[in-house]
Amino acid sequence: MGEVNIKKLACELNLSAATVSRALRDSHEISTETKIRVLEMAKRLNYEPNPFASSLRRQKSKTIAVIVPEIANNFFSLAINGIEEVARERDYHVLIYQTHENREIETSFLNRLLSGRVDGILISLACEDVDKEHIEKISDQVPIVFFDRVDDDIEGVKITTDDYESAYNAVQHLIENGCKKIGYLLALNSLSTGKKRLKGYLDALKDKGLPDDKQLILKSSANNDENHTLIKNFIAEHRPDGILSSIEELAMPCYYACNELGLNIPNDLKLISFSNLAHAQLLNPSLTTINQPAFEIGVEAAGILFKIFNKRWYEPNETIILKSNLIKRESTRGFTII
Amino acid sequence: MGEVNIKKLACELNLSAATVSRALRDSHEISTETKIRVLEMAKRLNYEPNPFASSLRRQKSKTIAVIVPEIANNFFSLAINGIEEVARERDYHVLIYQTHENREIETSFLNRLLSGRVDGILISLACEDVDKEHIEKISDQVPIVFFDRVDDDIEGVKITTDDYESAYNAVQHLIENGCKKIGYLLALNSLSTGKKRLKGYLDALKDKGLPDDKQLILKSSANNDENHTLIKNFIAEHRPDGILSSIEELAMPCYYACNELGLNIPNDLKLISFSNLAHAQLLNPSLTTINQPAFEIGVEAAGILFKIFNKRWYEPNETIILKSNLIKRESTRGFTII
DNA sequence: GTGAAAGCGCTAACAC
DNA sequence: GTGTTAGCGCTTTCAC
Repeated sequence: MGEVNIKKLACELNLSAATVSRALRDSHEISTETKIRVLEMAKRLNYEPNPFASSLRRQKSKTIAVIVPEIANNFFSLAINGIEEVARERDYHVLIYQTHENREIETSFLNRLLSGRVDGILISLACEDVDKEHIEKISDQVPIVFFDRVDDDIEGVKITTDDYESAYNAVQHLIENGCKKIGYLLALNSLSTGKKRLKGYLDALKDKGLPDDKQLILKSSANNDENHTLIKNFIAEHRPDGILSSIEELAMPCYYACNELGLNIPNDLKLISFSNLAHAQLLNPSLTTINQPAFEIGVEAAGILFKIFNKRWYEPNETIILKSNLIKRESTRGFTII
Repeated sequence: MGEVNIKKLACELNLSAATVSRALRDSHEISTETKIRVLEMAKRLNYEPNPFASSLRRQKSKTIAVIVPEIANNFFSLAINGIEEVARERDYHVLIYQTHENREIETSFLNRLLSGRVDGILISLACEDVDKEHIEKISDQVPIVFFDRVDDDIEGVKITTDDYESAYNAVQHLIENGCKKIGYLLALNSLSTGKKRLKGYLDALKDKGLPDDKQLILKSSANNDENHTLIKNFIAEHRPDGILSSIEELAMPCYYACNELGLNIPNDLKLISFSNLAHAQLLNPSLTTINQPAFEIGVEAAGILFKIFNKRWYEPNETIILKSNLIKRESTRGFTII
């Protein structure tokens, strides 16, 4: 309901709407003098251009969409932070959608975004099996950049972290600190992200000569309460001396489970997790983490989307890999001789 | 770039665009038969209405804006989660903006939103002094609901928590557990939210007969690194035996500071903080928190905004207060006789 | 129950 | 350097 529109502005200045429009967009055709007059009047009347009229006419929205599984998540909220900052620099708007890991919701969002509402989409996929065809059809119509939760079977630009290496190094770290029976808390296994983490775990075991016992891989549930019980039973039954958790949400229940089972971290069980917890340092014991550069991923993903907008991106199927950080803390401390 | 528009749809069906439009919006003027035909064809052609044309014509956007200081924050990300869920139910879109506590950025966002881009705004204010006049002028033009970080001097609908009572009870809890010299880590003090927390602290001290030493109130900096030093020096110099932190961001440095100073929490210093940390339980020691119902605040705030849209809200200056939860943990445990 | 026509506010092609 | 005009895709009178 901006009261004042370009016509009124033009009228007030004894100019045509076209001239005002051009002046506002700093067109080279307009004299500096006129530009100044227009800008001043615009400011004086609190003129705000109607974005819908503009978008309708120009077929672009100055808006991008971010689709993530959850907003209230240390990783995603940081990534969104990065995205928002980049968008703000360019005067772009950011629409947020969360899928709650539900593929139907995700698909419905994507479909709605085919309307031209956004100039591009940044997406971190839900866990359920993805409809490759459908997503590729969408990415033909609107630029998409995938980040973190990606699927290599889908064509597209992707920003990930070094999931394989991170998991591999994590297991190696556990082994170096004395672990012989290392469990894996499995998540995201329908996505490349999860598959690579799992493969890193398995390969590290193999390379270090440890058996890869399928029993030691716990497939998590979508329900977090359930996971607590699952994990507790898993630890009680198999008594791993080390655990790599593929997501933060599965590491926390380990603390509770160990408490309940009377097990000591790290003495009875060493724990390491992919995590962006800001204060892993303050946990009891402090948690060894694989810290993903979440903010940077957001910045990078958004940056590439803008490059695509500006036709400065020529690699429609490139994957950019940022390095995660293994931060060693108490939860994986090796046995010390007393 | 939706390839197919209402005209093509109409053409395909041998109908006029007007009829199709009406059918799609389920107008009572249209026969059921026609509606079904239209809907089917729309689905078959993957028709997605152009939101800008519609918004331009109808003067509404089906979009709301959320303005917060930071996205990557346990409280705000949960609140946004709540907002997003409500918006999704109503097929509304959510634009996200973060101010980084900067008033100029906040003002600039608000001004840009005067364009009609959004039907309403949910805002949690930045800390710096607010321009009452300006914000009220904006809220005359577009509905605004304030949440959590509010300023009572500004007219408007507000959703907050019981900040005064929460702080009061927190201090009482500290006193009951033996504290005699209670410090306060001050933040948000330019906002009602912060003022009420401070007043709760002061009143509790007074009511319990403890002196209110101005020295024991530490005004935090905007810079978090600085806060670490500030807090460490504060604790070293004044040696409080209890601390109430008005925001989570100031409580964490207390842990680090105490470690560095060789002080034990809770024996040397009891700590309690406003916080929405999911795993306060797992900190070392576990942190006693005042837990705000962040998700519910988001739901409530969004709900009221939609009521305003539907003219079902008649209290332009009402404040709704949700209750926070004091969760007692190790960091405030009383002295026990050994 | 359906169609014709105008117009939301802006921009771009074309005039001059 | 500026004005005229048409039209983006949709919705809504107003006709019939």
